Amino acid sequence: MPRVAAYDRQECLEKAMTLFWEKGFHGTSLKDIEHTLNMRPGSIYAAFGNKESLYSQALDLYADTMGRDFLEKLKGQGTPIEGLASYVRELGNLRDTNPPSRACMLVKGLLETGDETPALQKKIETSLADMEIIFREAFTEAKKAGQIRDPNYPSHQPERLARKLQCEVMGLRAFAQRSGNRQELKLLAGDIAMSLLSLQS
Amino acid sequence: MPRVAAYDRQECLEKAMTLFWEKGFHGTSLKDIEHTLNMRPGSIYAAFGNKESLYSQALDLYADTMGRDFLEKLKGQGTPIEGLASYVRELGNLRDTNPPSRACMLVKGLLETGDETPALQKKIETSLADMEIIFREAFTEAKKAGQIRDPNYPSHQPERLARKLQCEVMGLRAFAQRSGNRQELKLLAGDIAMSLLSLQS
DNA sequence: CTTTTATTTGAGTGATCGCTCAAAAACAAT
DNA sequence: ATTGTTTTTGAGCGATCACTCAAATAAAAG
Repeated sequence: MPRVAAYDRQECLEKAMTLFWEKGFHGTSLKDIEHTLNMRPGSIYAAFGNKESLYSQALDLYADTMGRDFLEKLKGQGTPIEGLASYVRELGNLRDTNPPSRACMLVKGLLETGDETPALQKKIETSLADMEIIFREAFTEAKKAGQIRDPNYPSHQPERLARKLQCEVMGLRAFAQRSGNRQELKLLAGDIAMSLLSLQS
Repeated sequence: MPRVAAYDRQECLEKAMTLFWEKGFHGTSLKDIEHTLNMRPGSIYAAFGNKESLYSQALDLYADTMGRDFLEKLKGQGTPIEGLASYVRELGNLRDTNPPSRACMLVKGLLETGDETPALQKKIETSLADMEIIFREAFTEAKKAGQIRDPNYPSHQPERLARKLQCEVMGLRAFAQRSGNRQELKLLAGDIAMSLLSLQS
């Protein structure tokens, strides 16, 4: 009986994610969204609710995509530590491709959302916490496999290593947002990756 | 003859800096500015130009203040490396005070400004580059004083150490923006500080 | 084809955006 | 006091903001 929707929901969310990732929440207007999704305001609101709700769904898509990509990369490597190092080293190539933004969308959101949008804040913090947990599990696995030297050294606890890694990844990707030359970024990523590898040597 | 201005320019800039630092460029409205500076739009525009110009001046004030505070802290310590480590460790206390934002205003600006405001982008990038140079000079000084082990190890070049430190500081302060507990942040800052100190042992 | 149900449209809402400018007010010099 | 210069005021500008809703449109079911 009913008319069927003309848009592809997932496709729209991907476009919205790209847009928000690049321009941020405040920096994206509904006009931008209308143009990018090729939808009129009524359809957008019927499909995704308001701007904040669409942004929230775009955040979910981003976190899921990033998490999945990361886990896939981890599996493709030898030891967990090597996987983490490989992941970090790959971040050094950010300037060679053209992502919507070299910085992490979650971090951009974390730094631009305030108390006026507590739901967004909570979602972002939860996603970042989830990512930290994934990092921690990789370190825990490495520890169980005896691949971390001085495993009783306090700084070598999986939780602390995970926190430091997330901090470095956040910093690396923020650094990558600068327009400095490619080689410097690669060296930086390499140095961070090496400090990871030195954990298991 | 002329009427004298009722406001204190420096005081206004400090208030504007605080406001922009907390809420970001896009997140701050002129109504916010009028209220914070207790000035009417005409006075604001006569004194500081438009919103972007005021933000730019607030950025300058931020960068100058941060740079001066940092150099002061450096001088108050023993070796340059110890100074850097002390600076980093102090960032672990960010949750104990109440700054406008725990994240760096320059990084917030870097992540939220786009090609529509190239002047802001350039200013932010320049300020970050200046900060990196200050870090590099500290490492160079440490190296000259023979306080860096394996000084010929490629990763131990002052430029690369400075880049890594800036990356870690950016990450640490972004991490600090999260609402996690105080102790975790202190541990993280401590771990980063320790990796600095391990350069000279 | 007609009916039913859902989707799409886009003109238009009030609110807020950054910003202007003529008039009023305030100080210093005469 | 009067004059001359500058600052402050705030009503209000056009543009844009996020958003709504009645009408038009389209597809499935009968």
